[in-house]
Amino acid sequence: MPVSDFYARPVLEVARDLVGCEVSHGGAAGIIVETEAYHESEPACHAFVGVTPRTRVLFGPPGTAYVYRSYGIHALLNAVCEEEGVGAAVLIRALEPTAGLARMAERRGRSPNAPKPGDGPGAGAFGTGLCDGPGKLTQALGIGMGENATSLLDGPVRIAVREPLPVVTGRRIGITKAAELPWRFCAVGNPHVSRPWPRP
DNA sequence: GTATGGATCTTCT
DNA sequence: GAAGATCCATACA
Repeated sequence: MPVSDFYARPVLEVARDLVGCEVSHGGAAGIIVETEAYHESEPACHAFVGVTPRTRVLFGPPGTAYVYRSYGIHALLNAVCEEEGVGAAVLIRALEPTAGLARMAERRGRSPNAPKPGDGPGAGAFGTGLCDGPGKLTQALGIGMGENATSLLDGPVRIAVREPLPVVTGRRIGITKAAELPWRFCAVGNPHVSRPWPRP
């Protein structure tokens, strides 16, 4: 399957298959371990309101990066999916750092191996705390609004398609609308996810 | 360990 | 002018 067709599929499939792929930008890279799917048919998606100057990227060609600022502080990275004209995207929520950890730590302004509360036995992996959140990973990779609407195939931000990892599904995080949809995908047993798991 | 509030900016009403 | 797909420090139990 051509890489360009990878994103031209139902957003739930792409969200699942992106877990295990590698994102790289700004001299750093990491494996995707957590994603969330968003689709114009449900109100939590920015595309729900239709095409606006802001959301037109979501309706654009699949394989495009949609970057937006959340709470005035954090940039969040999405991969546009489905056919052009359909508003859908996958939010990248967490990475397992694989390259450029020193750059990440520098941009994040903290130790590359800072432990986080709740880390269990098995969770002492190098790099936890650097990319375990949607706002954190963009900061660690140096991604900002300047990367909005750029291609994930040949633009500054690249996603290398890899063999998908086993995932578990659950509810999305931090939203108030359509929060009950099980559209979050986490790599099984990975310590780099943003939260261990939502309660049932 | 859980709870709360502040930082700070783009977009739409 | 208000809301929002967040993170972190701080306060309290």
